[in-house]
Amino acid sequence: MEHSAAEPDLRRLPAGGAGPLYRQVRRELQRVIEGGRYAPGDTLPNEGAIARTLGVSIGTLRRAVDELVHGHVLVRQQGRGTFVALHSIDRFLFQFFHVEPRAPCAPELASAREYPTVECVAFGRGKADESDAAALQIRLGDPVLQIDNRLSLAGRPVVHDRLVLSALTFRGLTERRFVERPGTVYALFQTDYGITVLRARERARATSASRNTARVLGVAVGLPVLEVHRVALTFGERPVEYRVSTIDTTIHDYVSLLSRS
Amino acid sequence: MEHSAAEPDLRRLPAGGAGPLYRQVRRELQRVIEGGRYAPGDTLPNEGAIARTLGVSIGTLRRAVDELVHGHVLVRQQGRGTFVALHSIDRFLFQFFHVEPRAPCAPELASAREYPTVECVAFGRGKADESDAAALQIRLGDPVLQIDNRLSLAGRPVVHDRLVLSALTFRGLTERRFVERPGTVYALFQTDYGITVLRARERARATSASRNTARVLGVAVGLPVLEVHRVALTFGERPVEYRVSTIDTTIHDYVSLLSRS
DNA sequence: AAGTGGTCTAGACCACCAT
DNA sequence: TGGTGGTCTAGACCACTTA
Repeated sequence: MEHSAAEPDLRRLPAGGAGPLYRQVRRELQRVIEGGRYAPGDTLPNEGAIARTLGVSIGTLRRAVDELVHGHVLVRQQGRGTFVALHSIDRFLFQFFHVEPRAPCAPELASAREYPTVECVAFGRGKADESDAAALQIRLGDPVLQIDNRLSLAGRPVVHDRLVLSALTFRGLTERRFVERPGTVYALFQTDYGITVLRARERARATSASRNTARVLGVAVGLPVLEVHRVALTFGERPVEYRVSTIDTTIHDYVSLLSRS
Repeated sequence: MEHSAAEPDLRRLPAGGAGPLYRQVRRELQRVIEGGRYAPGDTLPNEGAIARTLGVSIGTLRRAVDELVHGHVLVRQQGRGTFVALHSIDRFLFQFFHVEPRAPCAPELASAREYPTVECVAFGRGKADESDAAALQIRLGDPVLQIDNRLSLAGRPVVHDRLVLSALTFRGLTERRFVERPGTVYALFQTDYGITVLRARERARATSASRNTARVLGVAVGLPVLEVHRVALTFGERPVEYRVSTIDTTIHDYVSLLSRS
């Protein structure tokens, strides 16, 4: 995907900015990253150079970068440089995939986690219903893509994912392109559409397996299952994906994000 | 609860400490807080004074305090001082109570949240079974307190909590003292036992309402309900409480902690 | 050896709170 | 008015990576 036209480079900060200087610096960095001047995987100029360009001290620049690193927008590597974050499998596992084999709720550290096998079981187009529209902040009836995946761990189907995407945002996304993607879905968003998923909101509830879910997961209709509703967000809190995950928690758990360490 | 004997005050850091200086400073601050020299609610000396005492620069001290604020150990208030964190109702709601009325998974900010009404429906003593022992890191058969609570929102029973506590840690905790506590359970831990809950690990799964839960919540036996297992941790990752929450998600959701903002 | 980020310092000044 | 934390600066030195 190409970027419109202007890919604004870093600019010296204006004089009367609002709020603390390090926030203005952070906004300026975010601006050039969103604008595509530095794409995911790119190396930023070194800290001294950025600070000089923006006209701030290195300490202030570092404070802004700290925040962006914390928000998964940037990644620092000592001795190598600062990079725009990429959607690796590790990141997906760590930040967005919360299903693990059943284990006692003990204070030990999490065991080695496994990346799920993904199969696309349906790929269709439709119109946004009320929850789609609310979640994606689009209009009722706007065209959407509806994608159903089966996720398996150790060969056992565990999660039935229903993804809803705005067809206007993901123009030209076909089943073939979707199925043949090399990495995770969020890596596809990033490489093919320039959209970086930064974080997500999730709400969970218990329900009974529907006929469709029962078929996808190979369980009995009516089995108590966990239903997780997720909205994935990019810059500016813009919703990008609405996903309903139905999880067979017979021998797996949904692990809530740890609080601050 | 009294503290053993020594309540070590802040000390100048030794010369050959391990790791970055700001981590050593953080450990030293944590040590005097755990030791009871500064109790929850107390005001710490001002930053200049602490830095001078420890023999580090103010910037280094501030970095250590930043981390402790982030971990909910300290609270800063500009113009007033730095305080050892207290377990307020707000903190409980924000950090440990994740149930909300059903709502679309939309990117708006969370609505005003409500503190649940708590009733104690059973208070007993028993011996640790295997999951209790694993969660609390005690021995099988060690004495435990078993407490059952009903939590209601807007007058409707929503959560059945089963708390398991080590009777050795919470010596002298009686039903009466428990029921008559003024604030939250974690505030009781803090004021009566000097134990501050810093964070928790949670695992969720769907299951069917047991007879007991059905009775407590007033729902049908077999209704799909959400079961959340939590281990609450204090300093040094020490487990303090094992809690199984069974949630009626008919008109409520379990809201996962937001990712980094 | 040269370049990067990571740590630490010392001090100036600002914003907020109490009195 | 005086004390607190919050911001910002300028520079020294360390640790790590790459070539």
